[in-house]
Amino acid sequence: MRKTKRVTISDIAALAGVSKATASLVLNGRGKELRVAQETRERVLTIAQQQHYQPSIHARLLRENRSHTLGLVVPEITNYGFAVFSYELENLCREAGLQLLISCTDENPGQETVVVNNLVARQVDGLIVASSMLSDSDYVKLSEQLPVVLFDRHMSDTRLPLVMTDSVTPTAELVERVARAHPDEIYFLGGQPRLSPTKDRLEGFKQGLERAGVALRPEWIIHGNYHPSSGYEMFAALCARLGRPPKALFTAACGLLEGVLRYMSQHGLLESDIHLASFDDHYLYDSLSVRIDTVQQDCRQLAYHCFEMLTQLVDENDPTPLQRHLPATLQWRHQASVSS
Amino acid sequence: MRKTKRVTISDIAALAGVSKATASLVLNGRGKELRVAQETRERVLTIAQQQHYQPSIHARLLRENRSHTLGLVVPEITNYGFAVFSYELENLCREAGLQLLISCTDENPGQETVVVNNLVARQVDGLIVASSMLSDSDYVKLSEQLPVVLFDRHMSDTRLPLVMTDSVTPTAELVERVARAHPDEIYFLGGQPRLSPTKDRLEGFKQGLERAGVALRPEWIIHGNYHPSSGYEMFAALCARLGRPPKALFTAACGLLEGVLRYMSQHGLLESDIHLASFDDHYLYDSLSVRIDTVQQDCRQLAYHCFEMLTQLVDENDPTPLQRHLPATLQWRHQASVSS
DNA sequence: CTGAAAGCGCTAACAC
DNA sequence: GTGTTAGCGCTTTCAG
Repeated sequence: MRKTKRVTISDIAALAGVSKATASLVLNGRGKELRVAQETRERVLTIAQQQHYQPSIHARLLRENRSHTLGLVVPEITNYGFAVFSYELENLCREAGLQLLISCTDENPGQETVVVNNLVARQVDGLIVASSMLSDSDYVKLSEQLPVVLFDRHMSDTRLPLVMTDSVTPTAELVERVARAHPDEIYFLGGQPRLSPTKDRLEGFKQGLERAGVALRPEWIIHGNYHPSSGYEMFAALCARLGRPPKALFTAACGLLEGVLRYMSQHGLLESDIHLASFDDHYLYDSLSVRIDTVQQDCRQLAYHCFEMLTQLVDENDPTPLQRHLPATLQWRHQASVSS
Repeated sequence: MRKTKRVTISDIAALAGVSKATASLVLNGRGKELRVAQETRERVLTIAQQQHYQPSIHARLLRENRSHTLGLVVPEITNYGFAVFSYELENLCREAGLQLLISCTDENPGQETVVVNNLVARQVDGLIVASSMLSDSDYVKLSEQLPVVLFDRHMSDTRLPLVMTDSVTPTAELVERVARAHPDEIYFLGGQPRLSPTKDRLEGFKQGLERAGVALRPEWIIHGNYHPSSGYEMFAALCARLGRPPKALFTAACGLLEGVLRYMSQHGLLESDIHLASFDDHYLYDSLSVRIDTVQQDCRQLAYHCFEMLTQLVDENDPTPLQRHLPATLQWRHQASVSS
């Protein structure tokens, strides 16, 4: 099985008694306006059918200089937000006749370089990246070769195309409310302090405190990385230091919250009255015993804008604006207030 | 920008003053044993470097008849289990120099056909599929063209290569314990009754009751489909019928449980003492107020076996066995018992 | 209306 | 040691 020689356009041309050129025209539906005899067309078509002719995509792609393929680079596909994003993006691609190539970096810049090179070697037509890099320089260089759209994270003052959820404002709003309830103690657990999500959410955190009239204490701010284990450890250390869980806590990403929740469940803290807040939502949060207020991103819109912008760039148009900040939604679970 | 003509092997051959053939040998590292002069080799290599030579993958793939690409078809990448599976599989592929193409079907056989055709048109070297089809006939036919490995679900008595978590046994064990605690009332919420996961888990459910000495009541078994909304509706209808939530419930998949939990949270049922059990685990279940006993699949092993089997088939070997059933783990959350 | 031929970029026989 | 050449399967002028 499957040793069968590929049936090529020459084969069906021969069988139909026409030339490759004619066959090609017919098979690409351009037979009509290009004056191929009705009868010839039908003959070619039915023969192609019978022989289960499938054009070689590689031959075709070799001619055009496109792969009809887009690359997506995310830290973790197992992260619910990125999964939803990927799902939406894949649908958009499919509808547009593009194939999406998804690669994960594990938040590891080294691996990110590897997978990006991979995708470039595969000649993707464009790239959408949630980068774990500290600098955009690799992508600036890469942008000379092919269109690159960054999303979810940005490097300082990058001028590359970018799609982000605006996180400062909603974080500030969220934190303000929490801080009003717990003016004496509210902690911030962040990821890598130099990555933009952490920075922006910290900025929002500070603004929120300010608006609530709460003076920031330096020890409230704790940094780790985006792995759940880091969230676990930061929270464990914090509990150890305080001799009890903190009264209120904001985690800058759902991975961190995952670690915190794991610690809490292992230590019987799930019924405690710690006030949790976080960036990123998850459908299961509705069912948790601890109530968690969150900032929810609109992954669908995120995907839509990334796609739209990238395809524009691939087609050599200039989408505007080149950097887009989308609004987020707050999910209040602590009281029966308006879930805006 | 990016209008720059591609630099080909002819270019660098010309620049190095050698023939394409020599350049090709050198660039593929076969220069050494094939007696290309050390000096020539270096010259070619440095020129290639300077020119940022990148071989055209399409040209290469046109020659070999391989795409170095595997296709993965899953119902939903946003489903945590499939996300973990995809993640593991992608790693295995990357390490093997393969590119993974992921497509989602939304549990929709029509869309499944579309995405599979897509992948076949892309000339994937092999296909891994969690199918929503009722019959394996499409895949039996497809297997004549390229290797196909089914996973997670199987069609009745299919002889195609298959990797599954053994679900009957662990489900029976799980249900037995639940049934001993609630011999008078234990419901089964399933997906499409004709899909194998539903059937197997129902079989396990029945065996569990039997072992517990509980007589099955037909009204305990309720079927819908795998969408969370279906879980929601089945559960809502059940509550309406009973005038209260059921005492014990087993859901056949995590999507269904998602719907049930949504209903429960919306109706203030999360603190009720309903005994929940389900197939498929999620890390957040540890943090729920309702305790849920689950059957946890080993996605990593699942991915490993699919990959190993498929690559064997691609290389025209005969992996054995051709159908593999992997063990599951029970996660008890109702009491401090051994979490096996 | 249809065919011949060139060429996309690469590799592998086979010469020299 | 290195060059010549053919051919992977397709599309697209350009001639009939």
